[in-house]
Amino acid sequence: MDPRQGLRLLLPARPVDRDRPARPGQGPRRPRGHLHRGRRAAAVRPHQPAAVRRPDPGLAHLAGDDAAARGRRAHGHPVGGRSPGTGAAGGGHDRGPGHADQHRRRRRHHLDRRGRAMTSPTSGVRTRFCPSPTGTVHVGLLRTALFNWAHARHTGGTFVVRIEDTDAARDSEESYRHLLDSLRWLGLDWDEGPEVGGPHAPYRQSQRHEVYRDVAAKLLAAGHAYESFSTNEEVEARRLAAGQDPKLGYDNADRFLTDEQKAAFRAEGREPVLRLRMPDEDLAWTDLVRGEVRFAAGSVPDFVVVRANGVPLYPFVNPVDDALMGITDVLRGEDLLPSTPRQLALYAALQDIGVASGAPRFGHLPYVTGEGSKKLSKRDPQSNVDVYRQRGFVPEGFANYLALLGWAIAEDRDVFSTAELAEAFDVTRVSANPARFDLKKAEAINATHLRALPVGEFVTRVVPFLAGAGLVADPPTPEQERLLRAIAPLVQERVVVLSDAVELLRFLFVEDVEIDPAAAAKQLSGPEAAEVLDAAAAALRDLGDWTTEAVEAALRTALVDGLGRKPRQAFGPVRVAVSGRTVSPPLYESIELLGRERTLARLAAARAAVPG
RNA sequence: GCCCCCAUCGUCUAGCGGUCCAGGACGCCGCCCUUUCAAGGCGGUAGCACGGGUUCGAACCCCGUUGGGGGCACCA
Repeated sequence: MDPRQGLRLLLPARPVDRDRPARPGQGPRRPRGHLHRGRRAAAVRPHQPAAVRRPDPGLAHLAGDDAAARGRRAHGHPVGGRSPGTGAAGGGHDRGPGHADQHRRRRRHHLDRRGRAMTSPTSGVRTRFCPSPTGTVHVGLLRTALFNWAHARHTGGTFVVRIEDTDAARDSEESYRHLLDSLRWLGLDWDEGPEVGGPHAPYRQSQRHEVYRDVAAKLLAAGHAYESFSTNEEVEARRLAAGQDPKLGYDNADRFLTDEQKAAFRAEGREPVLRLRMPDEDLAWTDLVRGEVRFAAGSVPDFVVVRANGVPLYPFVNPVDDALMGITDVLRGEDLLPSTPRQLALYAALQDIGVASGAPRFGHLPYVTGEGSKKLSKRDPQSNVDVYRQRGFVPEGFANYLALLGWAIAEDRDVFSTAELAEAFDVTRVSANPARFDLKKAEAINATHLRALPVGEFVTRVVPFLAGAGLVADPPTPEQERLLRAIAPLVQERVVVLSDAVELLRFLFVEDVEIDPAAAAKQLSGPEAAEVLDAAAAALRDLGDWTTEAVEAALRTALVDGLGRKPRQAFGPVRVAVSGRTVSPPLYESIELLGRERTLARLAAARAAVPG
């Protein structure tokens, strides 16, 4: 029952894919989206088994619980029949209003009952995240991973990670590790994939080279693929000769070459590429996030599946692996949407030769854009997940914000945990609009999560940042630990990212503070300041009870009552003297924790620095 | 050029024919609290791109326009 086992044959290979995450950019355009949404909601319910899956041996998807819905949806689905080509031609006419209502409420139909061969626990849903380990991890990529993970978790399905490392020139072991590390940091775990294994191993395409050749051979033998000898120049010349735009691409001219013709080409020394024969019907599918999407018959030319040198290409390898791994739901970046008709055609062919049991459902996620309407390119520093991590975004907060890029948990709420995301996530409710990455909002969400952390946890997370700045040991000494526990609650609500704590706490972990020039100019410039510092020092020098309360009382008495200063004028100089900055944790507490010795020393140092 | 996607406050969104003179959040602006900064509380600013339909009724359905974006490789 596992057709895939049979496929492991030879095949050079190296291609592969990577579903690009949604990237940046774009804007608005024509009306109509709304209906799609309604339609989509009615037609596509996430957890349903993939539409139509026919014979399916090993792939456990399908089986759903709602046969009726399935049949209904089948129309809109690709690869319904066995006719090799065909997407769901003609689909579209289904779903009446009634169905809509009926399917509208979100419930989760876990299609359990399947069980067999699958590893997936409670439902047949199998999602995958298949990045290429090149360079940095893009926020859009991580968002794609998050949604795939959430969809799998929400439906009780299986989340698969597959590494598409077939580009030796760009891939690196370092990025591979970094990628996995980033996923784990975000809090995503996978059921099958690298370092975890699984029934469909290996999960790194660089180790799956042999798998593709057999599939290509079968496709050729079954007539779904054919040898094509045309060069690009020849194709262009033919199009021009026919008065057509050369940009239309390949003209399917080699579809019916005779053996003699092929032999003649070979005699010339030409080696053919393998092209997939596209069906003559429209290719359409009901996108999980966009509703029906349709490409007219003939608008997509036969595409190359295997190069002349035997190397299979991404558009071929990616779907093949998805089929072999039983992927039922493909959530990927919007940029891959135009290639979906080709995948649908390929799936139909794969199904015909027994490699696939039906096409998966597709959900094309909107782009994540940067400032302006420009796309958030991998080159844009803002797209690099590492910078957020390094600044001290906490995974809970970052995941929360990422989820907000195209999805909403409720009308009046936007702060939630990753677990709550999994609990409530519904792909069909993902917006089709591109979403701009708003740093301010990301920070606000992060700050909220930071404040919600238990104090001890906050300390644990902030230590690496303080240690990195050389302020505390890692782990902290008992005394440092004591200070941190005491001051943490006060800084926790004053930071947006963990690294903010460094400057806020520096004064507490150094012997002498370096006074910020600007702060000094503002608070330590005149005779009033000198007067305040002297009075403060006098009041604290012999203070009996060195507690926050006692410190406050002493300073108020001396400065406010004694000197008649307004609180603002009274405490400003003291704050700068003690912390070196105009912004600091609450003064009295800070002084208590700093201790009498250092406090008095700083007051004296600041006094000496006051000009005049 | 061809194909496809998208279109509600500055930003992310809710909205699935009437309950919307459109709700939330971030941002921004006030006020309160206050030893700074935050946090918190209160209040405010700001939006259905346009034009036709359909309908008793449209932000929601249809068509078009305009405006964004993406894809058109023997790259992934």
